[in-house]
Amino acid sequence: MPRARTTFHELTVGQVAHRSGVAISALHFYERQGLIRSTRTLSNQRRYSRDTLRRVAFIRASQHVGISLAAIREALDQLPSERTPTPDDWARLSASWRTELDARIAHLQALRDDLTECIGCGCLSLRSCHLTNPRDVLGREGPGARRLPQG
Amino acid sequence: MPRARTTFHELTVGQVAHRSGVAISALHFYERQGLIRSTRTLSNQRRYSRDTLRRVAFIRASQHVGISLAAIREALDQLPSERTPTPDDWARLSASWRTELDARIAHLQALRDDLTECIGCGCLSLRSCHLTNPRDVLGREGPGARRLPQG
DNA sequence: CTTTGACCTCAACCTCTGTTGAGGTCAACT
DNA sequence: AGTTGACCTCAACAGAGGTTGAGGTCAAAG
Repeated sequence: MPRARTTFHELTVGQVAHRSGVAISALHFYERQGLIRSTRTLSNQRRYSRDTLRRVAFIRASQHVGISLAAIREALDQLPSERTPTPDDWARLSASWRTELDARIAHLQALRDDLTECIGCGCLSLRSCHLTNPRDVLGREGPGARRLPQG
Repeated sequence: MPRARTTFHELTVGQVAHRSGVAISALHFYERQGLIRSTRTLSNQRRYSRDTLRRVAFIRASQHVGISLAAIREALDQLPSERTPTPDDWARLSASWRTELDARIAHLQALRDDLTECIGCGCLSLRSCHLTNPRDVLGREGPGARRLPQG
């Protein structure tokens, strides 16, 4: 059984897939989309630096709350590309994400409360109700394919 | 300019589209998917009962927090089909939805807190971290197209 | 009676987030 | 030398959630 050789700081695509729980095809896809990067060996195999695990975890966590890959890429683009991100870099990133998450939480809470109040009381078909026009955001959705809330 | 005639309790597809802020094509689509229903006039035009506005509002609100149409349809299937849903019917529905929303809110809050703690401290690449394996739900995502959290 | 606008159907297309498969390379082990 | 397993590329397909367009019907207004 051939073993992939990696230096201490490099991971093969299989290793990243295994440790992150993400399929290899998804990692290839993320790379095509510019969310992660790799170097290549002489025989053209991908090698990832260890902070890729962190990026992938960040991607999955963000996706999990309904943020698009495009938005995630924009966030990740704030990380320095010339050097390995420091804990500080990540902290800044997570701080900006926190704002986003706070907004989403607030939105969900408002929705939950509206739902309980509004649906029960019968106002759901009226334009004044938050549910029929919540935060000016529902119902504005223009043409184009349906999108999940991007913040 | 021809005006669509409707009885007091019936709405044309254009009226529903206008009042709900949803495109006509989307209403057709929802109907194909079994989320709303219509009767037909003699000339084959759709007519919607007024509670359709409520259904559509419910659909959009639910979608907006990332719930799939399939899950929404299941929820709506709990409403009586033989009669117009009463406020009580809606209240029951919203109560069950509230549980779902509570869970999502809790999840988001956990994620937000993990993100702030975890990314900053550098544990993000470790398997013990909630973010890399949050609530046993991230990283388990099997094969198949990526899905948003369906609760 | 023609025009206009709202409606109908059906098929094709779109984006997003990937997966699957065919065909090929490379290094290690037997 | 042959086999094995991990890796590579590229193209095609999947499923969710719709939109767009072609071609046609119907009823009211001019």
